Amino acid sequence: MKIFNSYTNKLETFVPHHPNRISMYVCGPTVYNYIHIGNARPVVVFDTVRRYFEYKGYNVQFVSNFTDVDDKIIQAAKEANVPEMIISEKYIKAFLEDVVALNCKTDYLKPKVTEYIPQIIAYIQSLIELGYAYIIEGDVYFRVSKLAEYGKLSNRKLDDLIAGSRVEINEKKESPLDFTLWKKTEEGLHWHTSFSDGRPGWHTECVAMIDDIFGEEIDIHGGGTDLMFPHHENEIAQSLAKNHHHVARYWMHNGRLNLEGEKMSKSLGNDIKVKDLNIDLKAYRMFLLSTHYRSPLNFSIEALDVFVREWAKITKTVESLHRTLDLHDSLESNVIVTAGDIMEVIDYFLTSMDNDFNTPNALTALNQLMRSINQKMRQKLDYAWLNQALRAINDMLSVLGLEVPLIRLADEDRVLINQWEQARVDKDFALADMLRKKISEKGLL
RNA sequence: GGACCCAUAGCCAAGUGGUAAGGCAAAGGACUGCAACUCCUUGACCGUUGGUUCAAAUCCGACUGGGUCCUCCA
Repeated sequence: MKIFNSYTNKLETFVPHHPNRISMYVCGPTVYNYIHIGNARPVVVFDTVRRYFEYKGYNVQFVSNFTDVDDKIIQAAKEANVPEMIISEKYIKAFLEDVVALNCKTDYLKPKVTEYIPQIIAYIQSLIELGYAYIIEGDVYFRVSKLAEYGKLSNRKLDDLIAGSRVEINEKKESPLDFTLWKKTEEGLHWHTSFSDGRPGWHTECVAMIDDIFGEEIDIHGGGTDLMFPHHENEIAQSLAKNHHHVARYWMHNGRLNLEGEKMSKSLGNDIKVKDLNIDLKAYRMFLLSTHYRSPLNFSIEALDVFVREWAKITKTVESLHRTLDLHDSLESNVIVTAGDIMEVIDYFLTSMDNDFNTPNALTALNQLMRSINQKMRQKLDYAWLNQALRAINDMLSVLGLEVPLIRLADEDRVLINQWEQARVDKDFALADMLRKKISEKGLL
């Protein structure tokens, strides 16, 4: 399969370092607020990547961190007059609730910065010893000039960066490009080290965690394009200095989500919280997957509405297929797909996913299969075909994280539906309407 | 100011050298006891303009219009 590697800017054949095993790390949230719908994009994208790898039989070691040491958390804690931990724990919990609602898996390793302070300090210490970092008045900075390759990931030249007048002016640093590894401070959570009492900068946590957890260059590092510079560039810089590798063999970056054509971010205050969307979030997940993960995506209520309807259609089709088979006592398990038309759709689905996770085309395959299912449901029922179609569509939905919950009919429901059918045959429409109402109220129609 | 990306039907969106997938909306039709659901049919000279090529939405240049990054941000 092919993956677009942001580091080389090329579509590359993906080969994991270890056979059957894939190591993945995705930059997680800074937990000082509820996540907005843009924050949900990488979460859904990389959950889908993981699901596809697992579908293909790989054992995926998935790690995503929580940044729980940060200026904004300190500020929020001050405002609420509580310890920082209260703030971060609250929003970690909220994050996981949103993530579950988006149907993302949560059984992955979730390291927190506060749990990784010794490793982060040790990492910084090594960088100092290797001459890649220097201490000034208790602050520790990374010496960018020592690394010839700096700027390769984000594809920019050092001269341009310096020329850009927006680079922070800090008299203490050797160069304006040097970034903070450790900040001397008495404010908020801080720790004692030989350089000073303070706390880590943002850029070391991910590499320290990856180093500790995986102990080697990982297969995939993911995150939003806006993290490419400086965050990921700085991760690579530190890793090259200390471990002589680029953190990950494949770097994946998802495009931004914009709101009505404008950038959405917490700092601009125009963000919509995931928890405020007020819809079945699988519809939102589907919306996110309807555009290729690397393209920018424009959010609007109208665009989302399309997928609210689409999701309803999927739900209805799959439920109806399952119920039809159930009603006729024809549900089979461990079905193997042999029907040519279904195999063709599966093939299109897999080819699409193999091509740098082309989920829009994967959704096209899903639509094709749905149409076939709805066609066959109006004809004389072919149970073997329908079982295969159910298997196929469930597999696809599971890869995309769009599973439709299916439950077997209770005996009383089965009776009810049969009575309704009979009443219609008998043309007893008063009874039929009454039964239909009952069935409908049970959500079985 | 610097770097980079994008521009396909009313809307969303694949396709990245060989004569335009899919979805939504719209219109017409079918099915149905009434409904709902569903099914069928109908739509594009691929922003403008030069060039390369037997052949370009697809490659190169210019222009126009959007967007992202350079600062915390997913």
